[in-house]
Amino acid sequence: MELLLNHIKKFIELNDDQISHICNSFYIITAPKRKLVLNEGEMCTHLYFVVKGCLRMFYFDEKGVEQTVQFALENWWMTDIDAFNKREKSIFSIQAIEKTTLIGIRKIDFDLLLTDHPSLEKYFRMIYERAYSASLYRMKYARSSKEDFYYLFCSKYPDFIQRVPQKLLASFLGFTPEYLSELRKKNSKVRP
Amino acid sequence: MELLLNHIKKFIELNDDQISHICNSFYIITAPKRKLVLNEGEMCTHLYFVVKGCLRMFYFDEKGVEQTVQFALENWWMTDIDAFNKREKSIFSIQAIEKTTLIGIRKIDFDLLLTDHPSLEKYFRMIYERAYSASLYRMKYARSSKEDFYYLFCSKYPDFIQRVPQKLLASFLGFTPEYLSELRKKNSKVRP
DNA sequence: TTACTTTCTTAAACCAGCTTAAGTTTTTTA
DNA sequence: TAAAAAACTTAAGCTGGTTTAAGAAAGTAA
Repeated sequence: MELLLNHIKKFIELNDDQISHICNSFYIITAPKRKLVLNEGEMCTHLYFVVKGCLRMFYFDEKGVEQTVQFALENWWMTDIDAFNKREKSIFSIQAIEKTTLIGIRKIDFDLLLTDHPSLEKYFRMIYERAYSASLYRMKYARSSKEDFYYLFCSKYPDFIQRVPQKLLASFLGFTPEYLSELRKKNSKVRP
Repeated sequence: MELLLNHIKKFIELNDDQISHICNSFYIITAPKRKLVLNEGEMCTHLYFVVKGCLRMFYFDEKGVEQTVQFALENWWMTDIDAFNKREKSIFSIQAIEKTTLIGIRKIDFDLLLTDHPSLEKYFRMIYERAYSASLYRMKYARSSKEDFYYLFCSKYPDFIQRVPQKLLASFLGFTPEYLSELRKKNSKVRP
């Protein structure tokens, strides 16, 4: 819970009343590796904050192949927002890809929290700005050749590519595992 | 200005004080067709709201080809948020693709407005949630075959495809104008 | 109306990235 | 620690979408 509070404090100030309300609204969840935190087609009742570990959001395409849309590492929020807000069935699944510690909040409690403490709106406004901006940025770089996108991603997030299975990395970058394998081979010849 | 106020009122309530502060912070801009509202590489000092007309956001890829990232029709906001927030040079350009009426606000005034009227944070939190969600949604559909993406887009936004030049539509959907032409030809044989 | 510019179309040649299929290595489970 | 399952590699053949190039149509301006 400490980590969530610290993260919020990076953006806005919190008084004791707010801190206690936050602590009472969120609860801690531990998800083992591979655990599905949200299932495509189900109601999306929770918003999650990653304390430790890593989540991925994905869906099954028309051929039944899993397509990874985004990852959430420590200090990132994740949910199918549209489903969460509109109380609809989710179009994405969310899965822990490592043993992950989450802090979750139910939609009802989230709405209450924001109503009682409107100053938190600013925090979430900034969080969504950041998420939106990251998704535009990614859209931009995903349009270059897949090879370029891979090299850019490697140089930008070297730690991350160590941490996540190649299969998922390939699915996130938008290509097949076979092609990723080929790129790695090519690259290892250049810098052995 | 009326239209902006109405749009905000769809999400939150406004008192007279807020209304007058808003009216004093924003100003009206008219951009003729093709006018560049923001130039890649320049400081991005403004946030824009489209009252009438249409904007597009784009950049030049490594080959010098324009890539359209998104459009903003009536009642949508547009800016290079990252550049706007961090007071950095923009990585996107913004152009009016029709004669467009905008309402603009400078970064300084925007910050002041939100500080003086924190209840507006909620409005912008929701705006960015929506923008983020739309961009995820689009990412999902952009991964199917380009042909499918085109048909999906046509059936979802039939008015919009009438309104925007095919060249820009192709660039937005992520393929060449030549290929779009081919798809149209193919489609016109099916339903003449 | 004419000239100029931009957009759209057509078609053939080409290639980045996919598919398939089989083998190898690593991880998980019992 | 052995067997099963999952992840990764390799390579050949294939295809959706690009490139190139040239002409037709539609806008824009004078």
